Amino acid sequence: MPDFSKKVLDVVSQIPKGFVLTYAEVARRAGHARAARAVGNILNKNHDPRIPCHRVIRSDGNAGGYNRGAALKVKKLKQEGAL
DNA sequence: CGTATGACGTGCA
DNA sequence: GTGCACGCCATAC
Repeated sequence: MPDFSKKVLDVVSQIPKGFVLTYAEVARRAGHARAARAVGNILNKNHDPRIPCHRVIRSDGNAGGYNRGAALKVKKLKQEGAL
């Protein structure tokens, strides 16, 4: 697994409850400030439940997508108080 | 190795 | 506020 993907998954897995990061932020932490698209791709392929990918949202406020349904993603964020 | 794809971001009409 | 076009990057084929 490339370092970038590993870093992205690592950053996302470190997101505390009730807190959300944008794809751009995650990409920046991973070392590629303009790789927001790649971040989404990695999370999309990633199927590890240990990765709270539902805490990663778009910069424009939209929750974005989710491998288990965007609606579920929003629901989880509301539950955690991040929304 | 080159093309196509996608959970993105910004700018402009 | 909404919709479209372009640019960006890693992964899949």
